[in-house]
Amino acid sequence: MDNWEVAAALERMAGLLALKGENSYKIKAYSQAARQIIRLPEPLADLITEERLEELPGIGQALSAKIKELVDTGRSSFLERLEEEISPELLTLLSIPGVGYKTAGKLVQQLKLESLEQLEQAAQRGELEKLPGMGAVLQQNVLEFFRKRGGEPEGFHRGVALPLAEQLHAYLEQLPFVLCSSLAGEVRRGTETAAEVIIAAVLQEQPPEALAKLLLEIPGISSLEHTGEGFYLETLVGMPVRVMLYSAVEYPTRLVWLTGSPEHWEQLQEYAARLGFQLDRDALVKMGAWAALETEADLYRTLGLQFIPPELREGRGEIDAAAAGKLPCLVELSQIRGDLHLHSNWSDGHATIEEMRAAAGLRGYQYIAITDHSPSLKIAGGLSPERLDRQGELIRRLRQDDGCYIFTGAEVDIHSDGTLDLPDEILDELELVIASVHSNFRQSRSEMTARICRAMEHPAVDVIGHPTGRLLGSRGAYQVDVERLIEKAAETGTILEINASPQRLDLSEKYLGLARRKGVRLLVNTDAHSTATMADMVYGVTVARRGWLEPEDLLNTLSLAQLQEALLQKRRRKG
DNA sequence: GCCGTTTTCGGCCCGACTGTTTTCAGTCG
Repeated sequence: MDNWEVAAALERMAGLLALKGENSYKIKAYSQAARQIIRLPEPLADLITEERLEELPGIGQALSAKIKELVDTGRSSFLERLEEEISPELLTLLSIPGVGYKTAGKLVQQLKLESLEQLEQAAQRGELEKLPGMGAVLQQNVLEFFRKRGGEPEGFHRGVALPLAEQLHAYLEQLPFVLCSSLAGEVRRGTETAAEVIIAAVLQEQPPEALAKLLLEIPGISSLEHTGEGFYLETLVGMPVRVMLYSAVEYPTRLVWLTGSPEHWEQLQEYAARLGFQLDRDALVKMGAWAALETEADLYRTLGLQFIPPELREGRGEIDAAAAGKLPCLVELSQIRGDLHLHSNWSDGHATIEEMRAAAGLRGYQYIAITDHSPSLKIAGGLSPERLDRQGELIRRLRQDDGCYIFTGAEVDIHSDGTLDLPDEILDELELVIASVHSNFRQSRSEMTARICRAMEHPAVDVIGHPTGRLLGSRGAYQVDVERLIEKAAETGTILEINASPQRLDLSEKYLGLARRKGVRLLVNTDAHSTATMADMVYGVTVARRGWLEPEDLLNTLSLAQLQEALLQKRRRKG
């Protein structure tokens, strides 16, 4: 079982313990262990064989035993017991604004909740505000939460969905009797969240039962159910998986249908019909004759279309573009030459600057920027001007070694009034300044918009970090006029960040078209706090691809010299 | 649950904010 799965299981334990009303420090211990594991640069299995697990801070006897069970067997008797006591769907409570571990625990205990529905009903009956320590605001938050959800299933963000999908897909690929297979559905299209993992496969003369037996042996798969077209799997991390089995003949059309989106499929059917084809899930037919298709690419080619990358299949004009041969040449991960939003252990990162640079080298980067927090973010150990100076000296010294170039920088807080958290003379000396909002999220839309616009006017500000502040599944964006921010960015030459952290994906894809049309420069950054999370770059690139971006649209596809020149120009223009 | 002792129990990154209180607990970065 991989690190991320163990971390997800521990996070689930923390949540369930909270709902049980357990001691908050115990809960924190589980949650901290999970976060510790996510940023671990090596597999837990290695730590276990070398008996180094308990050397990790925050992991003692009890946690190490649970982690060992997870890694060795892919299951956890402790987690299974918890899930019997407390319905896992109640974990959703923790996503309600203003509801933390304590309040969630109190709600479950005092209302004796067994389902989310019961909570919604209790809120509608006005029972919440009568509970001790709770009031009308909380009740309103709960009602609002259910109204927004509209009964839609909560999606899993790509940090969970993609590793799970890739792991299962890789497993299928190496089985001798699996002729071909592919990810499908939302995970393949790269949507921000996905409700389930879908994999399509073709088996060679093998009864599905043989596959079912093997799937059940994979650690992390807790149950399997036969469905009409394949299997439905439940996983330890809670994300459902569908494995769909098709014949080789129907596979190409099935894969396009299964990948979606529904809008893309529908438009493709209409387009095919205009050419005299009938496109169905199991075949492409013209005048009674089946088109011979071996792959998905054959299908698009037969229809006279360029191959449409899954990320573009949203029914947003991709079919017309493909017919005209005008699909964008989408940016690829391999074209990214550096990561310009990284934290080190000088603030709340977990690796040294040297370690971050070494990890960047392994990724083939030419440059990175160390952008630690500014003083007012106390919990993150924000850097005082003096420490920032010392950090700059170290970075300049490190530059004398080989390895990728390190930009000096900072992620400076934008105060409520739009002023910055470091003095001008300090900011002027830094090579890359990211300005971000980390406090007072509840300003009005006009205040927040003015606040960020003012920061953009500052001559030293190069980039606005995670421009809307959202955290997928746990916190919505702050109230802000993003269209106005984009205009202001164009006006001032400020770069907007596409934060690649799977919890953020901020800016989101929906704004990228506008940003591109306005000529705003964009940057994909991971905001990594460890060497391991530098790998999040792939999620940001997917966002860029879904936003139809080409390599030239992203500054961090430039060579070091080009990037330095671009930053210099920007400062001249502003200064 | 972890940790580090003034070693077997008591504290646990800090501080602003806010909603529920009437002096403070919980949330959020």
